[in-house]
Amino acid sequence: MGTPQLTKNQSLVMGALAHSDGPMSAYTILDKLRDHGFRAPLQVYRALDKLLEYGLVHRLESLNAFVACTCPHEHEHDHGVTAFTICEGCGQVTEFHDEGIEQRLSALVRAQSFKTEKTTIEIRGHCKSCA
Amino acid sequence: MGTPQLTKNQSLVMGALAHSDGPMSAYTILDKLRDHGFRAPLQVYRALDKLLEYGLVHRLESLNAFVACTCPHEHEHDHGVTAFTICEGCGQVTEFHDEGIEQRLSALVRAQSFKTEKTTIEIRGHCKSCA
DNA sequence: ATCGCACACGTTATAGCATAACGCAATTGA
DNA sequence: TCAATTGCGTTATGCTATAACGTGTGCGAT
Repeated sequence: MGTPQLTKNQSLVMGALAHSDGPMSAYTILDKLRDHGFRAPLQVYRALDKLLEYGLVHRLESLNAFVACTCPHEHEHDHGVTAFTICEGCGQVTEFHDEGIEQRLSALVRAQSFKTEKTTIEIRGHCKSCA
Repeated sequence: MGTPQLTKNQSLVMGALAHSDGPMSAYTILDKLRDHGFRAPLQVYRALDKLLEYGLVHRLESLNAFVACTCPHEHEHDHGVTAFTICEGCGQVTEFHDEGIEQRLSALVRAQSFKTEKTTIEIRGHCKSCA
């Protein structure tokens, strides 16, 4: 259950995200890849679906945008919950993980007999430079 | 800086959300309020903007939808971070608050000299009944 | 009083995000 | 060989959100 070889489209989308210094919307990605033959949103969304499944990309719900995963791990099995700070000034996104939060959330959720499938934590604000 | 008297449109939108048993999209609200004279999305979005500002309503980023705040409210000033569990089965949304998470997030964010403006925590999964 | 301002409102149009539904091609495994 | 799966390309459509215009109303300052 490692990450399979990426297809051409998946690689192109992954590349676009990896070389961007911030999150991109699906349509922005589409525009960046028109020279490589992309013509329709679905080409992007289908690739993104797989990349999300493989854990190579994260979706930022509060932006309707996507970022490459910055984890050094390079592979598989959830590093548990992923959280993000998102700067409204410069658009910079920082990914981080914390056991403490994870455990605390886990306990709270268990208390209501809720079964977690996906956790979204996004903090909007201003980074050090943009404060 | 308490909550001012709501306007007619704001009251209608608030009522629609309060009497719903789950989150609603802006367009669903629009449809529910057509009989009351609503004709365009902006009427809903403008009311929602104010209700969000007053803290009477929350936006669920992962659903692009809105719910009435379930806090025993009656007043102002942030109860800090709001988190939600969202059941994929029945659509039920539960709002909760936790000092521990808040402090932990606050510390992590401070460590990167980030200034928080809004925090989103949404947990998708299945509730007890839908497990 | 009336002017200026802030604010809610109404309408039309448009922008931005996401998926449905069709068909084709290549791969795999029974 | 056949059926099942997966990725791909295209067209069309649907859902979410805002821009830009103008109207009306209340209210404080001059």
